[in-house]
Amino acid sequence: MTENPAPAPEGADVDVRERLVELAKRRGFFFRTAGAYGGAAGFYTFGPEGAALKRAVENAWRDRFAVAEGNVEIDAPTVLPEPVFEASGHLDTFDDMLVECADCGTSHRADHLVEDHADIEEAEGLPPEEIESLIRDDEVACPACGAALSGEPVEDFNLMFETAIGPGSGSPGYLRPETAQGIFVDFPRLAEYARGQLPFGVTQIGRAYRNEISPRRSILRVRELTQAELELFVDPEGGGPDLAGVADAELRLLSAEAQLDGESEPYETTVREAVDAGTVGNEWVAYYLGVASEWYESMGVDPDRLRFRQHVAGERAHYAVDCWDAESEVDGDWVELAGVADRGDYDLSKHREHADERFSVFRQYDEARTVERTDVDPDMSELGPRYGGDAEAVADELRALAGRDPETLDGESVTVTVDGTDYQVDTGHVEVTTETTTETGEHVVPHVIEPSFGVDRLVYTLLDHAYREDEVEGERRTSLALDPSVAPTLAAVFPLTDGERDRAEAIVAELRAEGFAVEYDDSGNIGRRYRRQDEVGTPFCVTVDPDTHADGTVTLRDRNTTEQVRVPVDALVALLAALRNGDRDFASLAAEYPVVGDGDGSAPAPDPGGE
RNA sequence: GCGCCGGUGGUCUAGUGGUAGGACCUGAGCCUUCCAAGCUCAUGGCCCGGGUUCGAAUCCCGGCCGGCGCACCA
Repeated sequence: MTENPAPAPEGADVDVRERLVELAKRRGFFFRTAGAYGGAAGFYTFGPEGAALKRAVENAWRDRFAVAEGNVEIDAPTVLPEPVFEASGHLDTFDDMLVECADCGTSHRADHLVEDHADIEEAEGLPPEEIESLIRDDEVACPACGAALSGEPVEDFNLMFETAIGPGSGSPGYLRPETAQGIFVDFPRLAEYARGQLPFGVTQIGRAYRNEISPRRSILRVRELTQAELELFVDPEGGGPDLAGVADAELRLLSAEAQLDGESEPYETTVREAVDAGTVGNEWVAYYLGVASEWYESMGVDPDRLRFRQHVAGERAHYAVDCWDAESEVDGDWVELAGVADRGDYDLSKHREHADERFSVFRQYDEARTVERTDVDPDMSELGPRYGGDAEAVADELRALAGRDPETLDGESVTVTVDGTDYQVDTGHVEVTTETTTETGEHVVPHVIEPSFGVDRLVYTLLDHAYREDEVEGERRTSLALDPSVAPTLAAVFPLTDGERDRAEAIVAELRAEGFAVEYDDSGNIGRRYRRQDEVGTPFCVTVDPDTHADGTVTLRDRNTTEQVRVPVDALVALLAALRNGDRDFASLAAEYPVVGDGDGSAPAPDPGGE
């Protein structure tokens, strides 16, 4: 990693943020989509620089979370049919009902108001009209100003984008609000692919859609976003991960407990300590917090502006047992970058209930077990006429009873309760058989550990944490100290004068053939070209000058220090590869090759002839 | 979605009821230079719709977009 110079000016400087967004727009990192048509709120296009940066982030994520962990990657559709979201719970929980106070203009969750005022536990599933009448009947008042809300319309806010699959409206579909569902719905096939062995992990990088009520702050809250998600399927009774690889990874944690105590400063610990102390309850979660922490740092996130915060009760998603967010500090605010959630068996159980396939895996026992199984066969020809419409329920209850408490069936008769009604059932009408069978294992519904990353927000964080300003003779200069591993352009190549154009272009062609992202620039003066590259975060500049003809060397300039070394053209490919991969840093080059400039960029280099 | 503020070349910005300047950027040529300040020239703009008016980029209304606050963020 290239060493980073002084951090950006401290504090929540809105001006800096505006200048960063302006830079992003001007230099092609990101800008609002379809500006010619007035744009569309919450939609941004990544320009050439931004797309390259984002692609680098995605590739690095894939390398770390899929390839390096032995997890696989899939590519599911963004549109999924309605039943999927009925099962996942998104149809219910994505449907927020809002009511607005006519007096003070504040909006409130209508279902929550009703739950507070009326004797209702769950108002979320009720239709809006019913909520309206409940507000009227219970004379619910605005919590903000006290005015009566009676008669105000309750509006549905469906945060999923709806669409129609095929002609007509018979087959509604939705744009996925998270990439995860594309993995869960096809769990049976993915489990088959994994040969039924837990744990296994499936990743996906792709778009997700949320019809946000109020998109904000450029690409931090958008309606179409890119997620990189890993769904790790683990045996709930199985062992945890091998923590060795990340045991010493540093974590800045802010637990739910600490937050309830009013604490807002994270404390420094390690993965191992967090597990041993029980701060992070699930070892898989802890493992991926460690992986995430190291990965973020390698991407260029400032470790001092990164923390892991546990969700407090009530903050968690409907599916989550526990969740830790990775948050980065961006101009004074903490922004969620990722969530590492323990989703328990929520997702697979839900799909198992709704779909007609197996959302479990078979776990073999170490040793086959011999079990006595009690089977109940109620005589429906007796029960039917006797209990009428309740007969089926009575039979079900008898079967359940046999599993729970078989002795009760030993007597002459037994009492079962169905919907609050007691039935005396003559055990003579119930055939009870007990057989001994051998069970070699059982079906278990895996638990899901989900590290879920927001790619757009990380791109923004990398830009923000890399943003540098300094003032030279009253003129503001900006640069992006992006890590060479993610910088959109690794190096720019300049001819010092027109006489070196051909040579410089030949070097560009050679570097491009080697797979490096390289720019060529011969316009204006040399300083202007350096600054142009600084502004988009190009870490290195190669300048071909008259000496190149004589000795086959060029200058290689480091963006962060503006230092230059003279290196042989023949060594460029190897050196740039090493710098990009982090195998070397520029300081090590300065120790090996002749240093040229004075490093502060404020004066021309010494007489080239003297070098 | 509500409230406040705003929207002028690519970017930043000045400005007036009579259709607009500046800076930077960008392009061309000159210069041949190692850190954005050399010279000349050039391209390029009043967010959209309606209203008032002889005339609107300017005033009014609506929309769209942005920033902030509230709410929301599964």
